This record gives sequence, C-alpha cells and structure tokens, in this order.
Amino acid sequence: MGMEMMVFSSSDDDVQRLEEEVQRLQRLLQEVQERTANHIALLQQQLANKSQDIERLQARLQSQQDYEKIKTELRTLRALTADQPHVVSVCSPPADVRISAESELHHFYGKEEPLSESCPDISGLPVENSGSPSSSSSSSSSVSLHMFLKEESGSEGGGLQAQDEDEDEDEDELDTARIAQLVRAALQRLSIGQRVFGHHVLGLSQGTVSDILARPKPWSKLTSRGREPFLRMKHFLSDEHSIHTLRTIQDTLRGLVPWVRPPEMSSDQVIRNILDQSRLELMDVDSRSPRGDSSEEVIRNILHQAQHQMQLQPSETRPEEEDHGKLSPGVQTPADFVQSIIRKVKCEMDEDTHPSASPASQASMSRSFQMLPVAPEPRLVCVEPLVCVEPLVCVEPRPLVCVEPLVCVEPLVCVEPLVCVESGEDESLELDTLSITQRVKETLIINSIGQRVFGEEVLGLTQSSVSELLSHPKPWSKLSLKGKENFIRMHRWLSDPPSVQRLTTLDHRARLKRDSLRTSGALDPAGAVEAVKRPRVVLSAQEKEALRAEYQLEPYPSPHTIERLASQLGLQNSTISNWFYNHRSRIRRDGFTEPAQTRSFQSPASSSPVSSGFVFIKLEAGDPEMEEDTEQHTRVSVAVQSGMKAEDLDSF
DNA sequence: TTTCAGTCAATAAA
DNA sequence: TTTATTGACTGAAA
Repeated sequence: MGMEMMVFSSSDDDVQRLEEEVQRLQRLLQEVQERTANHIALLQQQLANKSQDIERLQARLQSQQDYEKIKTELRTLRALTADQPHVVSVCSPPADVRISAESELHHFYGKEEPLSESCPDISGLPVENSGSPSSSSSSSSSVSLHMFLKEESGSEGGGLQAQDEDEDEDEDELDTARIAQLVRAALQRLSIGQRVFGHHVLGLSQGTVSDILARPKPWSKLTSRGREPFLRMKHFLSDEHSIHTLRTIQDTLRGLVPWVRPPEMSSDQVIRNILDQSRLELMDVDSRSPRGDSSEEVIRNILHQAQHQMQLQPSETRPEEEDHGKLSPGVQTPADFVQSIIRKVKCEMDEDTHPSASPASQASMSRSFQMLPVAPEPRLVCVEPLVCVEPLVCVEPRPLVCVEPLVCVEPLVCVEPLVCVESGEDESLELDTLSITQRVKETLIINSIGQRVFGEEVLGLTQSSVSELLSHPKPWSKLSLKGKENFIRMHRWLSDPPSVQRLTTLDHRARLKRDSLRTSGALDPAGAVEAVKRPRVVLSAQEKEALRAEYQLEPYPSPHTIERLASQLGLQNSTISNWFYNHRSRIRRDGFTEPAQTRSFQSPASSSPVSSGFVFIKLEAGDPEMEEDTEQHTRVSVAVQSGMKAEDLDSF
C-alpha cells in the first residue's frame, strides 16, 4: 500500500516535472519564434533598404551625365584661363570665382564628387573660405549636396531635429500632417513668413501655403501635383542651408539684413573681378582673334552684363553687412553669376564649334541673347535671385537646366539654347518650361506688364490661365500639342524684344488712359475697376446660412435646386454651383485633415463637447469661420465614431 | 456635363 | 504686415 502510494507520488512528480518541462519548452519555442520573426523582419527591412540604395545609386548614375556636363563647362573655363596665366596672377578674383563656382557645383552634385578628380586646375587652388568656416567645408554645403539625390540618408545635413525621424519614412508615404507641422514650427521659429516661404520654396501663393499647412491632406489622398509641395517641404526641412537662406531672404525683405556677403570679398568685388577678368580675356581674344567676332561679341556682352550687374547691385540690394559665418546668398549670387558666364561662354563655344546646329535653335539663341533686359529694375531683378533655394523644387534629379531659374534674369539666356542645341532638330525641340515661365514672369514684372495684357495679347488666354501657366508649368514632355503651343508662344515672345516693348507700351498706354480718364472724371474709379474685372462676390451670413441649410438636405443639388437657390438669393447659378463644389471639397478636405491632427480620436468631445445638433444651433449665431470649423469637427467626430470613412462625410 | 483637385487672388481677420 | 478664408477658375476624369 505504502509502496503504491510512493509510486503514485513519484508518478505525480514526474508528470508535474514533465508538464513544467513542456511549458518551458513551449516558452522557449515561442521566444525562438519571436526572435526568428524579428530577425526575418530585420532582414527584410535591410533588403528593402538595400534595394532603395540600389535605386538611388542608379538615379545617381543617371545624374552623372549632368556632372559630365559641368566638368565640360569647367574645362571650358579652364581652357579660357589656362591660356592666360597672367589673368590669374593679375586678377586675384579667379580663385574666389572658382571657389564660388565650386561651391555652386558642390551645391548641386554633392561633396562625394570632389572637383579635384575632374578639375585639377581648380583643386590646385586654395579652396578655403577663411571667414566662413562652415561654408567651405562640410556643414552648409553638405546639407545642400543632396538636393537632387532624393532623400539620401538625411542624417548628415540634419536641418531640423526631427529630420532623423524622417529617415525611415518611406518617400512614397509621407506624413503630410507632420511635415506641415514641422514647417509651421520652423517658419514660426525663424520668423519666416508664409508668403516668402510659399514664393521661394513651394512656388505657391501665401493663401495656398496657409491652406496646405493648416489642413494637410493625407498623402494617400493627394494627387501627384498635390504631393509636390510636401516633397518640397520635406526637402526644405532637411536642408539647413535653404532654411538659413530663406531666413536671410526674409530678413532682407524686412530690411534687417539687406545683404550678406562673404567676408573676405564683397560680391561687388567678385563681380568687379569677373569684369576685370572678362576685360583681360577680351583683350586676349582681340589680340589672337582666331575665331572672329563671335567670341568677342559674347565677351563684350558678358562685360556689359557684368558692368550692368555691378551698377545694379550695390545701391539697391547690397548694403554692407556683417559676416554670418555661413554660406549665404551673398556667396551664391556671384556663383550664379559666374555659372552663367561659364554657360554663356560655353554657349558661344558650342555655337562656334557646332555651326551645324539647327538654324532655328541658333536663331533663338541669338535672339535670347538680345533679350537681356536692357534696363531691368534692380529691385525686381535682384531680389529674386537672392533666393537660390529653388533647387528644392527639383524633386527628381533634373538636368542642368533645372538650376537656371536660380540665376539672375540675365544669365538665363543660355539655358534654352543649350537644350535646343542639344536636341538639334526642330521637331525634337524641347523647351525648358520652367525657365520660360520664370523668364516670362520676371520680364512681366520688370516691364510692369500685367498678366491680363500678356495673356490677351500673347497667348489668347485669360489672366487666370496665364497665372496658372506661369505658376505651374508642366514639363515639356507632359504637355499636349496645344499645351506646348503656349510655351512656344512665350518663348517666341521672350526672344523678340520688340514684342516685349510693344506689350510694355500697350500696357502702359492702357494704364495712362485709365488714369487720365479717372482724373478727368470721365471714368469713376468704381467703373474703372468694373471694366477691368468683375468684383468678387462676397456672400452674406444669411446667404451662407441658407446654402448650408440646403447642403444638409441636398449636398448634390439638382440644376433645378441650384436655379431655385440662385433666384431666392439673387445670385448667379454659377455662384451657387461653385459654392457647393467648394463646400463639398472643403468639407472633404477638413474631413481628411481633422483626423490627421487629432489622430487618436480619444476624446472627440474635447474639441466639440456637444452634440451635432447643438453645434449647428451654435453655429448659426457664431462667426462664419468658426461655424465652418465646428461644423466639420462635429461631422468628423461623429463619422469616426460610427465607423464612417472620410469620403462618406458628404452624404452624412 | 458634372465633379473634383488644385490653385489664385480678393478680402477679412489677426 | 502677415495669415486665413473663400468665391472663382482651369483642366482632367468620369
């Protein structure tokens, strides 16, 4: 009996031990499984990263073609100067000039591509920037280096602290709300206005910037066009130099920091030096005169421009300024200028060495050259090029022409011809639409020509179409035949100074006529405005209330309803339709935005601690802005609670 | 033809 | 002066 008890007891122990063992093994197995899963995930992540790296490297490879072009250009410059060692010795500038050119090159092609490899002549020069320690070496340049290389590691520049968090963010799935938030914070912190930011970084108006920042749509809901500003903003955030530059621009516009220059040499000096160098080159060309008038003419042109540039810059936009110890626009603009000269020389050399290039192209080139504004207004011309943050817009690596809009108005001239010459034949004509629109805009501003007159006289389009065209030019390859026509017209117009002059006169005459009519009393001011354009419709609170009420009943009103509303409110049918389009669109937009901002929805009541019914009652008495907002808060909250999609909000 | 995305630009608000 | 709002517009897609 006792024996049996002992056996049972022993068996129980064994069973218990075995059970424990089984549990232990199960735990072990689970751990191993988890570890393996983690490891697999890690390896997959690494694989994905490597794949991305490969893609980036391929893109880099693609961009090498441009690098080759730059090398060629620098060789061209070298060829020009190498023949004349005295130029270097007589004029101190070339060193600085080359530094500028180099920083320019670095700016676009990255520090991993030392110039010394391809341009020993430059590497041999003392490439140091005594007064701007951070500008010459790593910091400022390194952050701008990858502008064309989409989202490299992002860690080396590190514009904002949050940049690190961006590293693992998939380019295809940006967190728009966060980007907007970071941009807002950055703008606020640096006191950069939305207008400046929008104009220089996004190419958008202030109102649009405000809208985008306040209500960023989710990435997945954006079209490729809509995504572009976010890509640009991300680039902006990751580029300390651009942020700094923009800050400087803002200060410049506010008159705090009118101009920042490299300490050891003013931009005026740099330009003067270029002038001297050009003069020497001119003398040299004169003495050798091997290629006839063409080169001489070009260099004279350069000389003329340099003189012109020099006359423009000091008084208007370049008061003396202290060193900020960073690469500044003051450094860049001379670089741009030098770059433009390099291109001009290359243009000319191309013309000389490839006389077989398409006559049309050559004609357009020479016309473009003449197109240099004869007397541009300094303020208008020079403020823009200060920016030089435009490379941000190059979301994808783009050819050389992409940088052109950066350059001062005048030096732009070689851009298109470069493209044209390269394309050779007329049928394969390829225009740089961005450059064209940039030049058109600048020319319109310089000559005080309105978009309306330009649109009517040159393109046969309305002002708004012109505005759209100029603000958002499609790449040439994306244009339909009809779309290309507009750019060809613009290009022709740009290449034809008499046309510009004619339009200037036309516009000025129109203004004078209006003024004289007004002063003579023949035309009352209201009438004048009326003649120019229709006054903006401003809906009253009651009208909006009525429309909103109707929207609750019928978000998609029938034509009959629209007509009834128009007649009831004494408005145009189109105004009613537009209101409904806009209202639906904005409800949707805010539907997207709200959840993004209050991601967790943990307490929808916190933003709207009332029922929707109550809110609407409150709305009717509140101010219009709040009405809209609160209304949407409520809609979103309720919709989310009931599991509705944002898209369903309209019919909610 | 309607709808929509995206935007401008006049105007209001801060 | 800067920022936000909003009626209107363009061009594309359905």
